[in-house]
Amino acid sequence: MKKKIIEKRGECTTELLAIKDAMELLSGKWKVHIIATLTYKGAVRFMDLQRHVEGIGAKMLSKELQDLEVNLLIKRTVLDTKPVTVEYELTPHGKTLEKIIGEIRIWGRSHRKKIIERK
Amino acid sequence: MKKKIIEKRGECTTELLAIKDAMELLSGKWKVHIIATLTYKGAVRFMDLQRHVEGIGAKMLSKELQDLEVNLLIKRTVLDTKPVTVEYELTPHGKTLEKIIGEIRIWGRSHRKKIIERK
DNA sequence: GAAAGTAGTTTCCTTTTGGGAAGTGATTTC
DNA sequence: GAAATCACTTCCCAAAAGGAAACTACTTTC
Repeated sequence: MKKKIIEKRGECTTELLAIKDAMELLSGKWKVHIIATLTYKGAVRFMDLQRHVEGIGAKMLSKELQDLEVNLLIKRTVLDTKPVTVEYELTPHGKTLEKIIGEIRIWGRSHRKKIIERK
Repeated sequence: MKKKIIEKRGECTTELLAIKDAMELLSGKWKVHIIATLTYKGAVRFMDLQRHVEGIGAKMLSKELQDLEVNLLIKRTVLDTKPVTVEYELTPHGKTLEKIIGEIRIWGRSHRKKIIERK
């Protein structure tokens, strides 16, 4: 006989939606790296960002910055200099990521140790 | 005249390596979702996991679980039941992710609010 | 013996992500 | 006037991620 499985979920779903939302923003090769750099350095120009985020190309950097901007995490400011320069910095809302980035950094460090000592 | 830009980095690099390590593990559509489910539910069988992680297919689930296992985050246990069943659960090391998952959840919730009220 | 449940693997396909090279247009420097 | 800098964009391609369906192999239930 088939047993009917009636599961209680409910309270999980909205929590998992929140996680999904956050991970959509943070997943990928560059976003967290860029945000971490802006956290360290404050306002940074495009070319300087490219120099600090090792390995990223102009196309990727441009795309990622647009992504972060529409999600209200960074602010783009065009400066009226001789060759125009553009500065990027975290918004107040972007700065609320500091905690999560901090936790990722701490955990990454301990995980690195763990994996190295296993070998 | 060309200006030589000599930059002080140094202490950043190892921190960014740690972030990179962590993000390689957590990036993607499913990993955090799976870990969060195991955090909530404890030991869970394959088919139950598939039911809880909405939308995931058997192939993806299998691949993601293998990934998490080789990184020492989950433990796979084959149970000697009539049709064999397999249980997955977080290792002690996997459980250290709780904090970071918690932060992601909290931030995701507040971000969700922010984005919704903007519209 | 047919059906269904266990835990996957395999094949084939589409979508997404990422990357290099070159181009743009304005301005400044040599 | 040639070269370089800034902040990109466009094009074209490769690799990775993700997914649907079928298949394996074994056991229990009808």
